[in-house]
Amino acid sequence: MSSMTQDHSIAATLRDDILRGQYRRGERLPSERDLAERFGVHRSTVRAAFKRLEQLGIADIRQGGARVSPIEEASLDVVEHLLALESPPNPELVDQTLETLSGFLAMAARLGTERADATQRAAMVALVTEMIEAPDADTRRPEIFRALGDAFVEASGNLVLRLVQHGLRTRYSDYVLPDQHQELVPIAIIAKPLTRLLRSIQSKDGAKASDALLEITNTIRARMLEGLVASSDAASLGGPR
Amino acid sequence: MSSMTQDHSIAATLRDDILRGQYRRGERLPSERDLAERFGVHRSTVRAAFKRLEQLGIADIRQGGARVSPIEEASLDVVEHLLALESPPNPELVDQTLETLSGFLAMAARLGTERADATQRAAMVALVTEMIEAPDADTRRPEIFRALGDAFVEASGNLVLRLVQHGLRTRYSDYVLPDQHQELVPIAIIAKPLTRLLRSIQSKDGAKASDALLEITNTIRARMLEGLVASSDAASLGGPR
DNA sequence: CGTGCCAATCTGGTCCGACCAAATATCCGC
DNA sequence: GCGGATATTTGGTCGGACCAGATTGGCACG
Repeated sequence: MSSMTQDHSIAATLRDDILRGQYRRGERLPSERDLAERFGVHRSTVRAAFKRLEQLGIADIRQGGARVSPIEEASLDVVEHLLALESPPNPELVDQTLETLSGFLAMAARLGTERADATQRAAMVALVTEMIEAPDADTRRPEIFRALGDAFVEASGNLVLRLVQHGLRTRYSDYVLPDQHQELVPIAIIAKPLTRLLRSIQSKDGAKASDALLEITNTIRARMLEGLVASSDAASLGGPR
Repeated sequence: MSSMTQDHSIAATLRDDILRGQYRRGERLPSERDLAERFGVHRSTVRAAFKRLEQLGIADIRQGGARVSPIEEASLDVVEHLLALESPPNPELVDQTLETLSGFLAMAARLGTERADATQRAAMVALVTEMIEAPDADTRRPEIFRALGDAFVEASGNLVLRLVQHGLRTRYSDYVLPDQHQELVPIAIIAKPLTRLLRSIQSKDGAKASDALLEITNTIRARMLEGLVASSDAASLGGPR
């Protein structure tokens, strides 16, 4: 993070300012010359940062001044940065992200289950089996889960789906899953739907696999939200550590 | 399009070259100085274009040379440009896009139906009713459909969902729906699921609304794919016009 | 002939300063 | 108070320059 180029870190600063709501939508950003002076860099460096913001869809640069774009027009990529804005991350946003990811994974499970070839199906089965049976499954669940999602998306053969997944989960484990923010969901709680998922994959029943996975992800989501709200409350009571 | 800044249009050119596969993944792009000379602009202009490519996730810029990134690591935003690469657009990609969009809309329909307040629900009902009853519904279907999608996503209150939708459908009507590429799907074909959708919305049954919408979008998708394949064949037989 | 090392070269990162055209702000006369 | 001409500001582009890290090529050694 510290070896970033200057334009990168300036872009990050401005981006976070904007996402934090420091500038209201439609409001004009300071001029390139102002910012260059403020950051103690040459104007061209600020310009490079501006290009990034524009490509992210959060700034609209035109002669006369750069303006803040409405968040709805931003790239999906901002989700990652929105999550990183606070620590622990904003529970509502985490919930929305996981809700979307859940639906998406359900879709991928359906398509992937239906379209997987023998090798891919065997890999899926192995992953789910591991999650059910491995002794350290609780700890490794996030990792296995991720691999399973990859397997579904890969088997679906849908590039668009793949890009959405990539955009949704980029480093999401860094923000959503870190140990300090909540405990892991014990496998026991999701054992039943996991078993159903396993059978559905084997019997190539996409709809059932989708349902089972949705149940799993929703369980995990509910658990996570609980944990996050708790740690958020703790943070606001005890102050940020 | 013609009033773009130079760095914008250069970025577009390079972007399309990359997406078209002109440079293999991992391959080095020409140096900024080379490209500046080739395009007849100052190096700083090429640099600005490079920043865009990097932010799009299709180029990895570092000292020693810029390299093209694997497409799976790109931003969802590239889908729009991938679709625009050919005219008519690549049928397979259109299908993947619509497949993903269908799944997301089904998700949005479920959440939106469950969470809409009275005003939002009334608006949804009005839109679906219009689609069923309006005399010129065939023509206006895409427009109404789009508004309905907006209504669902809006009512879901899920920002992440909104960003995904925005990323998936940006100008998608320009590439996927234009009259010259295929005929419209007659409303008659989707009348039944439309009616089911209407009732589901009224009875706040998210799951049923989701099912109905999925049936609708899948019907449309199949139709579109047919039309696209046909016009693709025509194009390859008769050559590009 | 292969290989390891070092220097010349190339590449991106940043800076300085300058000019243009479009957008914006300012001011003046009515 | 208001409309329009003018002055200022802002982003877009250019030319040139220097640095540090990456790459490359060649040379010497084994």
